[in-house]
Amino acid sequence: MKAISPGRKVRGSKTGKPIMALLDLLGRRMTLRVLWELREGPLTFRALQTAAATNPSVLNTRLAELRQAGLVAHEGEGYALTPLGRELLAVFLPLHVWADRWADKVRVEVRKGGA
Amino acid sequence: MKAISPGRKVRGSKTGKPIMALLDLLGRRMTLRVLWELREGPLTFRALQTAAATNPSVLNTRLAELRQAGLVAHEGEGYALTPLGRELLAVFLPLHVWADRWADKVRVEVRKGGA
DNA sequence: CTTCATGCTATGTTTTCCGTAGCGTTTTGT
DNA sequence: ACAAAACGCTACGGAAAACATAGCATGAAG
Repeated sequence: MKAISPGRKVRGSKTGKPIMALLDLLGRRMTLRVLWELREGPLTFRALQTAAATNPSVLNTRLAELRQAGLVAHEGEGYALTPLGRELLAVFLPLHVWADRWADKVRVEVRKGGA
Repeated sequence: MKAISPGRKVRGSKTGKPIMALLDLLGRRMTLRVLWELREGPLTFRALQTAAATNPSVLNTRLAELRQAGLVAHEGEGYALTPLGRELLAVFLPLHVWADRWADKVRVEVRKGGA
């Protein structure tokens, strides 16, 4: 397993700068989604699989990466965000609201330009 | 080309909820990176390719998606964030700072637990 | 009219992801 | 006690995405 952590070589960047490592991690399928699905509390492996609508192999890969990155941990109640993970997610929470406004905007744009 | 826009079917979610469409879009390789590289101003296709350390085919795919999503536009000076794109990026700007703190934290965690 | 930069396509290889089946273990129910 | 269910997770084959490189068409500049 190629661990993702700051300072290590990263897809698309040899510098290993933290921001690049982070963008690399977050740019993998289901990473953002998993963090998102954990926003309200811990989930079991299988619940997470259902919530994120993915398969065990990808999920397991992502969880391994997220655990190594210190963003997710596996305790008694299942998988949960670490304090660090909660910090990161906090940055994304505004996205929920923004996404709805985006939806309206883009619909409008499409109508203006489209058929 | 499978356009990404809110309300459409999305990888990993049939609901088409805006947030899911957004997470899908952002969870593709180089999407976040491209937005990030455009944070300081417009770049030409080739400059962007260099900055993001990617290849023309992926870059072109991402740019098409980002344009359809109304986040990036192609004008005289090259590719640039739209107002909407700048809004979205604004959400991510704190990541830069956060990533550095993350780097320190994770290094410490690794040292504590590791060899 | 050559040279250069631009935006982009084409092609083949490698990597990643997907979908399903299933294993070993622990909990739950009877 | 024992079957049934849920748990975390692995294996594997096929599909899709990404990577790397080459090259083309256009337009501006020398």
